[in-house]
Amino acid sequence: MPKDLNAVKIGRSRKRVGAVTKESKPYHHGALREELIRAAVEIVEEAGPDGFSLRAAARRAGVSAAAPAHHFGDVRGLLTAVATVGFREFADELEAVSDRQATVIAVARVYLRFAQKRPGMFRLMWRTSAFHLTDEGLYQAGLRAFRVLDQAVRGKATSELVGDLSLAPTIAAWSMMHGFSALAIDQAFFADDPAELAQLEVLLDAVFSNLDIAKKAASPAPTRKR
Amino acid sequence: MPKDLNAVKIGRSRKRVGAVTKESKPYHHGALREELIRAAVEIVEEAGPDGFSLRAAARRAGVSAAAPAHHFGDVRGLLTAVATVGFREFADELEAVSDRQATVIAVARVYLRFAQKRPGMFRLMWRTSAFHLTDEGLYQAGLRAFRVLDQAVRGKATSELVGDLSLAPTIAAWSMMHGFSALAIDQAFFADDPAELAQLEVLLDAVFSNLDIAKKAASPAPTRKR
DNA sequence: GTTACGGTCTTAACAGTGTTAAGATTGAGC
DNA sequence: GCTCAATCTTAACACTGTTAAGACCGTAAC
Repeated sequence: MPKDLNAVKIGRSRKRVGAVTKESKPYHHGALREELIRAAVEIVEEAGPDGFSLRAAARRAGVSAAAPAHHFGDVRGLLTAVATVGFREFADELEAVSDRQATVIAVARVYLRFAQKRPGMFRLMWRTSAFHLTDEGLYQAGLRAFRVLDQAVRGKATSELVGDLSLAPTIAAWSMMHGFSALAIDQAFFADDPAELAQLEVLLDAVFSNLDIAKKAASPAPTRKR
Repeated sequence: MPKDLNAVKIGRSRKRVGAVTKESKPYHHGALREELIRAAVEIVEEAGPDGFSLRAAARRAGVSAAAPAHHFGDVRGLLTAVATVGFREFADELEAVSDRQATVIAVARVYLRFAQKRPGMFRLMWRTSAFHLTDEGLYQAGLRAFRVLDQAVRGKATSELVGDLSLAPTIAAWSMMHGFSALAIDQAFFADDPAELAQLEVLLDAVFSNLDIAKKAASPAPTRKR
């Protein structure tokens, strides 16, 4: 096996943990977990959850097909990490707009825009059978997003997501913006209208004018705990 | 090949188109298209769109893996037929409740109940990348369902689904019930509440009390064209 | 400084998937 | 009775996720 020996020589001579040159291929990647997540996020954004495959992610990261198993167990483990990334960035965008304008309609616009710009990620985030829904990091990221919405609707944010009827107004707004966004990227509206993207925001505003809460004045900017 | 000859003999002797006994296995199925759809519907109901496979449907129908290709082209063709069945039965239920009580909240309850009782079918119906969205039968069935909703909200029904802002109230109600149902079966509410199913209808009512249109009095029962 | 250990990754194999080409079967029309 | 076209099977292809066995190699113990 001269090929293997050669690869080992090269790997050993250049190997430095955390500082590996691109052309060398050391046996140990060093930061494979992060790179696999990065590769998986890319694929999900490009091709959606259905176009994703564990082997394709491994190929993009430059490792064998069996490599991901050690870090994530199975494909659901990796997709859990991907969905967590998605929810974190989702919460980031919601918090960003909330700092400027804490209204329901402003939150709804961000919600829709996220779904429009990153439909693959958006679809994965709500395909709860594709990852581990009980993951703690995932739950925390989702809760962060929900708190922004709850703040915009009720003027205060819950500490936990429990079956409380006082959350009904928030869930009403959530259902409306989620349903609208999901239906929009699934081509339910404007079956053959090309100028769809621009019209959707106009339609969103018209839709939310039918929601009681959206008509209220904007609540004062909250002091959010990070 | 004595096995084949035997099978042929039996098949030939008992063969009658449209009246084939269960134990005989004639080369030509006779009604394979319908049986494949039936088998595929079963699998989707049991395991959802992700648990579905073309080969499993073929096995359940008792034919080879390549048999479906002739009738449906590819897997998306078969799933188009399945989704069409789903939308037809969905429209049936909506029309049934509409004949008794043509209110938005009544429609919303049927919407939620369909998603709860048949989550696999519901998920397929809105996974528009899994089938041919442009299929005519599918579109007509979807339009039938939309008309019921439009009638309940505006008191009249559109002939076509176009980008018309006058449809905003209907789309508002649609978005809300769709988002609520989708989030509900995706475990977004009551993360760990066991008595979830019963509570969901209560929550649904509370949620829809935030919608302008839902507060109006019920419109008179429409005379629907079939 | 050598050695043993354990985490990391590869190779190889397995059963399963959708799709396709080539061929077998057979009902129906001439 | 023959031919034809529709229907279905067999076989193969490339792909998938998962697993077991083993190769590599940093690190910690001695």
